[in-house]
Formats: sequence, C-alpha cells, structure tokens
Amino acid sequence: MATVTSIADLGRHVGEVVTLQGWLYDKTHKGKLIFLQVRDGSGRCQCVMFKGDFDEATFEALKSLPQESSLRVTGAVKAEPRAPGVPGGFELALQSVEVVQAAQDYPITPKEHGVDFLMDQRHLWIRSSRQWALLRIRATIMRAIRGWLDGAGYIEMSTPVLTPAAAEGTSNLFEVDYFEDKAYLAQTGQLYNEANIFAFGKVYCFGPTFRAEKSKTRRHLTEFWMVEPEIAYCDLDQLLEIEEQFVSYIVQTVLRENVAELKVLERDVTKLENIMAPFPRISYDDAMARLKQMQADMRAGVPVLRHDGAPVQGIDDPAQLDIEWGMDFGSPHETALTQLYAKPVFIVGFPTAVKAFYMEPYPDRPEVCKSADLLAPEGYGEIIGGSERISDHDVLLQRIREQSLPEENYRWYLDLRRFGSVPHSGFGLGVERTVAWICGLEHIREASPFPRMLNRMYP
RNA sequence: UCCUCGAUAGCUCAAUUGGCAGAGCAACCGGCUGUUAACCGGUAGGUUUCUGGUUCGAGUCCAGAUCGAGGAGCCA
Repeated sequence: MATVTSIADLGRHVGEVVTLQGWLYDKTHKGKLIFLQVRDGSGRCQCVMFKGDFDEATFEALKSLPQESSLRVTGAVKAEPRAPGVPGGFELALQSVEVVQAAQDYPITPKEHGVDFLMDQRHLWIRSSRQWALLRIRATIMRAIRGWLDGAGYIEMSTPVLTPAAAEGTSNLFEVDYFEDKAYLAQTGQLYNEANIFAFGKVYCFGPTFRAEKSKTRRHLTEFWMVEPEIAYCDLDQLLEIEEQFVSYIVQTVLRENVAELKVLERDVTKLENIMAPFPRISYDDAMARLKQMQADMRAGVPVLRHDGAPVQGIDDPAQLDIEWGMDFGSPHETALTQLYAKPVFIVGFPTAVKAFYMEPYPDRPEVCKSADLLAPEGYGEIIGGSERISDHDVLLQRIREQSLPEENYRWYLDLRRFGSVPHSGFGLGVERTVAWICGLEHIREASPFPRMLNRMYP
C-alpha cells in the first residue's frame, strides 16, 4: 500500500509511489493518454494515465468520469515542469485509480458563469481554485490577526452577540425574540471591551457582527467578521502606531505564506510588498481640501493623477465628489483619496457630529474628535475605524444626553468612568474588506465562505 | 427607499424594421501518446421568467408582477 500524502507535500516524495485522496477537478484526454486534475484541499495535481498501464474497461471508464467525482489515485511522483497545478511542477504517473463516488453532472464548469448562478451554487463554488485560494488567504489573515495580538500581550475576550435594548438606534440592528422581550444582534463588542481593559489592560474580541443595513454595494455584508482591539492608557497617536504595525504584519504574513494562492488569484504582489509601517496620516480638513482640489481639476479638465502617475479611476462625474465640511465621506470620496497613496492612509480628526457619541473631542477644538479611519489603497477604502474614547464621566454623560440615547442602558458604561478611568483607545478591522483588498477582489461577497447580504440567505 | 440595466438551451450569450429559435461551452457518441478553458467529426438539448394587452403574426412593442446586477442613500 502506497503512502497517502497531500498534494502540498508532493515535492518531498519525488520518485516514490504515493496515494492521493481527493476529487476530480478537471480532465482531458488525447488518444491513449488521460490527464486528470486531482485536487485534495491542499492543492491540485495533474495525474497522467497511459492506456497501456490499465485494462481497457478501466481506461475507457475514466475517460468519462464526471467532474468532482471523488477518487483515490496511486502513482509515481515525477518532477514535471509542464504539469499544471497548485503549486504545480509535479505530476503523478498513475498505476491505479479507485473511484469512491462517480459524481452526477457538476453544474460549475471551468468556463464563464454569472454572479447569480455562482452565488446559488456557493456550496460548490468554494471548490473552484479561485475561491479556494482566497478563502485560504482569509484563514491566513484570521490567523495573523490572532497571532499578532496574542504575541503583543492582548487577551482575547468574547463579547456578547445577543445584546439588550437599542444602544444606538434600532434601524440597523437585527431584532430577535428573547423570551418575553427583544434582543439585538451585536454590531460591535467595543463597549464591553472598554469594561474588559480595566480588568486585563489590552484586549480584543473577534467574531461575527451584524448590521441590518439595506446596503447593496460591493463593500457591505449583513454579517461580517470584525476584530476589535481595545487598549488602556493609549491615546490616538499611540493607537495609529498599533494599527499600522498590525496591518503591515497581516499583509506580510499573507505574502510569505500564500505565494501559491496569490498566484492563482493573479494578484499584483508588488502593490502589497510595500505595505509596511509607517502609513501616511492626513487630517479630515486636509482630505477635504484634496477632494475639493480634485473636483476643481476635473471640472477644469486638468488630469487627476494617482500616486503612480496613472489617471484616477472610478470617478466618472466631478459631482460624485461633492462634499462640505461636516459631512462623512461617501464611497466615491474614499475611492478617490486612496488612489493618491501607495499605502493605506489614515484620515484623522472627523467632525464630532458625524461620529459616534463615545469619541473624545479635541479639547481646543471640540467640533473635531480624536478619531481615525484607515483607508486601504487601490480604491478599497475603509478597513479600520478607530478612536480615543471619552474618559471623563461628565463629558460622556453630556454626549449621551445630546444624542438622546437611553441613559439607563449606559449606566454600566458610565460606571467605567467612575472607577479608575484612564485614557483609552481602540479600533475595529473588518475581515472581509481586508480580504477583498489583499486578494484584489471586485466584490466583498467572495471574501466570506457563505456571505449574507441584503437579498441573499441561500445557501 | 431611489436611479440605471437585465431575464432566450444545464452555463455564457446571439437573434437585423415585429416575420422559420441560433452559436460556443457542458452532456452523449467517435478519433488522436503531452493536454493546460486542448483539438477534430457527430448526436441530443427550448412553455424565450410570469400575467395581461396591441398585431395577420411578439423573444422583439405596451402595461403590471417577480427575480437579479450595478450605483446612490444608508454604513458610530
């Protein structure tokens, strides 16, 4: 009995006879030759059958074995530069084939398919090499997130998914029955993490979050994964240094560990290789000035150029860049701004009025708060939102009252400012948006194995 | 919620001014010892999303519905 091995390990078995256990990804035949593309989850390998090595019936049956049939194949590993595959360069000269199950007609072919069809087949689509590659990169990103934080002394704390009465208005919260009462699916674990830091110093929560936004864009899901670190004795400047180290580590880890996957995706890795701290920082005020200048240039027919000298993409009409001081950025603004930089860029100091109630205002300029978004390059936009939190009890209470929030729900949160309050900061990074950026995806729906969107709950 | 576009074979798409429903891929049959989304020959495959209307005649025009895509709003 030959040794069972994985395709990822084939390079260590050249010259040996091994068995692979997997599925038929694709096949082609040419007279007395059959080429089987076998995938096993770790990679994809070409297996070659010569008619002379098999009895007639077996050979003929394999010629018409349907795509995605499960099979065990045994043969000699050869280094073969002509062989396609992932990682490629090796093939199996087959001696025997055991069909575990002959599949029925498989709906997804190596040819072109539409989005709706593929999303309906998502349970099968994840087997396709492109989806396989990017979901493995997602796993690397999630591992890198935990690895960096754990290594830096952060403690992982689970925060509740079921949360009590509306924290910030119910319009974008999913409501669920909770016995005689109502509960809401969490949009963030941040407020709980602010309690956790007073026990543990540096913490993070990592899990799914839910937003009932009726958003139908390439960057929104109703269920997505977010990691939220929160740090005691940390101001906004220190927070930005943490964020840029964190993001750099994630990108560099993918570049190191997912060479084959990035190749499958045909990702231009030169755009990722320079993602190293520090990242540029511009103020909200400066961003506003840049946007107004871009808009004026477009209207005057002056070419608006990216950081690399190419024309800015994705803005068809200068009116898309309309904005006044005090407004939050829309996606056209982020798309335009990010193309001015080769690295992610921090936008620092948003108007207090458009941000959450808990963000610390600047003492000398209270209309602006100590907040920063991190926008990913190449038009991808916001992947992190973060801020220094209000540490003073009375200032926080005043903000809660200004926004007409239910004070009784925040009693415990206000308590945190009564028993040893300290300056503290935190941020949230969206996993799917990060995956979309690093993998170069056009739409965030592929960045989740089974995405939940406005109009899609199946499969 | 709004704007724009779309729905034809299993899939991706054609179909001229309103005039016989077409192709590629997949499937099936045959050929080929190095294929890379192979190639060559053949077979089969249709309630043109649904409902109604105009017309001698509707895939095509009109109205409504359903579903989908892109964008906007929304997204602390």
